[in-house]
Amino acid sequence: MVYDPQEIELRWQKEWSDAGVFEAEIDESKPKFYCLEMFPYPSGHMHMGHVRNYSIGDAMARFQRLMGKNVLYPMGYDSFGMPAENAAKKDGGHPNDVTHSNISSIRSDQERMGYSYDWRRFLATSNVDYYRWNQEMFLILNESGLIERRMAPVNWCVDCDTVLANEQVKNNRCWRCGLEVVQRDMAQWFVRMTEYSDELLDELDRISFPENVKAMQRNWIGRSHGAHIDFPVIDSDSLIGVFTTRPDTIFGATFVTLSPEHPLCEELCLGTEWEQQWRNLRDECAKMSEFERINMLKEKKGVFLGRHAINPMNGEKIPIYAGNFVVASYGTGAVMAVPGHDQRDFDFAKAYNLEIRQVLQENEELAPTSPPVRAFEGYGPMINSPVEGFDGLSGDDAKNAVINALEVKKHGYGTVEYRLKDWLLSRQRFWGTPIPMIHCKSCGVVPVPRENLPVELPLDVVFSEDQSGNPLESHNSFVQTNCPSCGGDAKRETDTMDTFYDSSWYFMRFCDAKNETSPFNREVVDYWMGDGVDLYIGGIEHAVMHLLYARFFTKFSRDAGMNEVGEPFSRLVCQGMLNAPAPYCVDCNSEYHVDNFDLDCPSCGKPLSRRQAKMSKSLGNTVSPEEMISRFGADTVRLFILFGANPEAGMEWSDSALEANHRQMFSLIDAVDSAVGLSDYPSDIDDWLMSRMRASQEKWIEVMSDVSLREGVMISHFEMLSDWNWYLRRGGRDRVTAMTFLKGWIPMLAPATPHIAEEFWRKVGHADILAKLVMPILEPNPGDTLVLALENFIKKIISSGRNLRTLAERHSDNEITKVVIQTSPQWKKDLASEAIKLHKDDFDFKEKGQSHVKSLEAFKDESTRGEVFQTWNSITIGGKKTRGRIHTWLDGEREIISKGINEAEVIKDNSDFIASALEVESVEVYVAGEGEDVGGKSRISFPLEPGIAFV
RNA sequence: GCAGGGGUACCCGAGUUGGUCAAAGGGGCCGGACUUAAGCUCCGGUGCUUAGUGCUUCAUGGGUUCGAAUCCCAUCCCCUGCACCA
Repeated sequence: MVYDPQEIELRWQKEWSDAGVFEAEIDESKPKFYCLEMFPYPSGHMHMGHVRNYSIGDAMARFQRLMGKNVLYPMGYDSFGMPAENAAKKDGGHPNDVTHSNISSIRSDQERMGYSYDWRRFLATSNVDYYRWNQEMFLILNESGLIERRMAPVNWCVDCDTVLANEQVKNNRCWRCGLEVVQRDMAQWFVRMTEYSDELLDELDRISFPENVKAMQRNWIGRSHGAHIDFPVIDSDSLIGVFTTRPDTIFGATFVTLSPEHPLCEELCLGTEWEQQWRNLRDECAKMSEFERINMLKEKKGVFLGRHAINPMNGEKIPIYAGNFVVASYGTGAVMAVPGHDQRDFDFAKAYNLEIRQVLQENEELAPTSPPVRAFEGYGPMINSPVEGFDGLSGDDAKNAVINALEVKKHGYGTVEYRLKDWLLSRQRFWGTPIPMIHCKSCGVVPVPRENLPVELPLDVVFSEDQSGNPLESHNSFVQTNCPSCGGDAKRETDTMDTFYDSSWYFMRFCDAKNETSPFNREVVDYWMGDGVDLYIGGIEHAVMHLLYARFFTKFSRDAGMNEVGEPFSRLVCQGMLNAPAPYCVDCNSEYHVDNFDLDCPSCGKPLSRRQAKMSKSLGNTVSPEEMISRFGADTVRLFILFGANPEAGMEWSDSALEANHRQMFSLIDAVDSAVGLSDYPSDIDDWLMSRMRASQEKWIEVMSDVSLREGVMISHFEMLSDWNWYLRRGGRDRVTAMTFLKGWIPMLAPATPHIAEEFWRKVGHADILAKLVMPILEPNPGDTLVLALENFIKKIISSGRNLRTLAERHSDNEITKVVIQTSPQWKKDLASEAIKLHKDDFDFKEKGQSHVKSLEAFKDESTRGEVFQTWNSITIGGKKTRGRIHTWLDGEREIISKGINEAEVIKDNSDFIASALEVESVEVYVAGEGEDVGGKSRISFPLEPGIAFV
């Protein structure tokens, strides 16, 4: 067969599409399987990361169809967002145009790969038929009390001219452009996601996410249990509320520290001699760069604010400081400082000469008099408590005792704090979903009534480079409207939504993508989303934000009665990184652009070596999918991607491996070619091939079900091919056997290489499309283990024979022409079957083996007694490093022995093959003792391990 | 610093409920068959040693065990995330 992947692949893609084989509808008679990939932002072309993501998903979708599942496998685009807006600005167009041309380009790339999407469910979040449901969801959120508008200091990126969410700020820099972020106070829209903090955290224990994702989410939610304690300020009505996880150290608090941004700071020191240094500290902290911050971490800095507070537990007067290490946004932005038991407070106290007091005992031996050199941060019994009833308590008892006392005195209470913040939803950008709210002078903020949705983005906006701010603000016909409640003049909200909002429920919309009356129908979503999306595949970069928002959305919509399920994704697979070689300097520990291959390090001048680095534009080590497809075809690229590494592992790009996978395609084609056109010619090896096929299929289904695609491909595209070649080599050439084998094998080729599999399927005479097939699951045959074991026996003889032959050549003066095989004598086999019988009943060979062998018939002959004993031992006990054979024989091997199968006969039946494999003219075989003991090998002969001599 | 994941032969990579493990599979390399030749395909070899034995190997050093790549302890190194979170 001539292999022209370009022709074959396009042809089958058209057939699939014409037949609509991937279109899924609800079918209660089948188990459903919802296979989903994180939908892409349409940025021009598909890159290799996409190829990997979708090749994994498509293989699983196709596999599950073969397994008879009703598979939902949709694709759409997360098409709102800044790149389109920026591109429009640059070229003076509209983001809508840019977006649509990008979508059609990436879609055609995906189609060229042959992914089996149900394209009828296509959606793009920037299309009004999607985002109008964003607005509807927003109204529902609002009605559920989960929307809030409040002033907030926001992270502002001057360059991108936008607000950034906390999680879009990395080390005080914009995640997109890297510019330093500044703070600005604005009225903002929030989604009160923190209402669900506990459920989002607790349910992590029950869902099948990778450990690192769970860890990141736990970390992000950051729940900690502790106490809120109010410290009254002396000569003031103000209270300093602090949050602590260590109320058991309350008596060790020797000062209070506020974050420099804390509103109380100014109040306390205003107009005093302390004011200026506080202002200095605050300003310094506000504009610290990432680099400075990291250095600052080492040095605790602070200023006294000139005032004191009262420790409510012991009435003690303690100074109030502002400190650079207190985080304004966590807890209350104020801490009680316990230098004896917190290292940061300890460092601070050392620097400012404050009292360090130990109120927990570290261990009994340690003399409490010696001045401490560090804080003891562990738990221990309370000591030195100035109030009765606390000394001696430790851990949770101590904490609870303090919390109880605080609650009695009404100076505090036990509480829980979270690191998770409400979701800042609003963006001052054009290319997003307009927030459906109206500002009326008399009625305030009024939601847009449902019947007036959608609030559409105007298409008559012209973008240009020098433009700043949100073009919606200056678009009069958009802004000017009437108040829905009083009818008076009003203005539309011009903020749009964070694009993470769009991707927070798209998986439910996919279930019912064409619904024109609601975001989705409940029954439809309950069917497809039952137990969540069955397999969700995407990048680790969405571990926190997207996945957390999506989990939140599913819970909120569940509570709003829209769906049953509370966790959207039951199994998450995060595909590993794609790496490719890049120039690397060992000394500087840095990677350079591929232009520097074989040059010297640009910074230190030493010769560059190379190493694998994440594929990236900046290193230039990317590989173009289009180029690879045009050279090798989609099937080869898919095979390489799936066989190169398991989905979650990192993967190295290798041109030679890709070429090798392409050659593998030729091997497969050759194999199928050799199978068609055979005639009826049954032989003994037919059974073996059938047994192998059954075993392979069983194993394949097992590993594929577990998304171990690499192992699956190894079976379907490598092992089964080797089996076929072995079959041919062993003289197999039966038409019926070959056809049965192909019928079982070809479907297994489809998940990874669907086009060539279809081609094969048609070639062996099936008129129907393979993609429609539900694969018949083969029942294992009771004789399989024996058949496989017998063939294995031959293989082992050949492999040890080959090894021995090279050794024999050194010892032989003459040309080797013959192999003499002496199989195990009957008495050894008898010992072996005896041991197998005993082993089945858990006989204790160590304890009773010796006395047992002495009772056996074979032991009676004194001349062979020693040999019998030795054989018995190697069967049952084994030597120092090897266990007795009884433990290592496989089921089939035990069967050969206990059924008394004649090894010599088996070898004789295959002697031609053995002779050719061992490159000898003839094979002589007999049971040891029944012929000449050539080379003294009869002693070595053992059940299943005959003595082999070359002469 | 904290958390998660790792370190396996020339390279990638499987194997981690202890024995069937000198360790799957692939790449590369070497050799053979086929072919006029190339390509493609097929077969074999790829730690050292040896008529089937023995030795040294799974980051390093200890330990448990009759027996460890696999279990325990310590150390070193790499990746990823969070980072003064009270």
